[in-house]
Amino acid sequence: MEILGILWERGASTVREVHEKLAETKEAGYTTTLKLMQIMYEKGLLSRDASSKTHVYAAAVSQQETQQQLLSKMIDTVFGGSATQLVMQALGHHKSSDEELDQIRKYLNDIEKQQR
Amino acid sequence: MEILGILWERGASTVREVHEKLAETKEAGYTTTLKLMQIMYEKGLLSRDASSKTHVYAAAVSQQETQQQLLSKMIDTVFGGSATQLVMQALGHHKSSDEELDQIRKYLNDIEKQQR
DNA sequence: ATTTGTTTACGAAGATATTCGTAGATGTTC
DNA sequence: GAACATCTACGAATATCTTCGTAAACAAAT
Repeated sequence: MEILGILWERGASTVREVHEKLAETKEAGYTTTLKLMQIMYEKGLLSRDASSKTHVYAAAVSQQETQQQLLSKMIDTVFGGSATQLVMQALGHHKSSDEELDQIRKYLNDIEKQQR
Repeated sequence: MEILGILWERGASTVREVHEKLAETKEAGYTTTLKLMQIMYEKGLLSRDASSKTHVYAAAVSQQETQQQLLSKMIDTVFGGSATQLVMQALGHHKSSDEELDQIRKYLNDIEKQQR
């Protein structure tokens, strides 16, 4: 997930670039990162351009869809299927700024409108 | 997680009871459920009363705390640290009733008040 | 008390995840 | 082009997960 996050943020990148970024928070050898990205490529999570010697990798799954999938799974397994429960839990324990709260309010209104 | 969910809902239960419940959605042998619960016990996720032959297990971690931990991890790894992002994503793709939306609005107001 | 059924304990087989060393290929520099 | 650095590919070691089969312990029923 962290690798995907880096690629979503940076766009297409080399193993070296991803590894450097990763090394800021994680402790891992270069070949470990390489192997991981190769496996992710085999699994279809990443795409790569191997035209030059140094391969360039990119995320092959969209951020939205991936977040959605993991979220759905978590709602089902951890929150007994209630998205509302998850939302309130998230709001309760991770402080958001007033701006963010407003942003969410706006979003709520949009949803309600759309549902009609 | 499903086992924990069942124990949170039912309260202390035997392996047999958990297994029956689990079997409604999952395909698994009885000893598989047993082993899993034993491992979870070893890891401190469950407690058990072994005074009678048929052991009685209970969740040893609270629902709140567990949900919180998993949520925090997901916010960090999947949503780049933004709880707001997760909330909006959850609201967008998992339809909630108007009542639930209102409930969330109320909750938002409470939070804002509390922050002052 | 012997049979029958339920439960736990043990261990093992296979699958997957995690990490990295080494070798060979490919560039780069002097 | 020889020496050096970088990158990929391969494979292997270890750990962890996942699933059960089997045996022993125990209880209930005949």
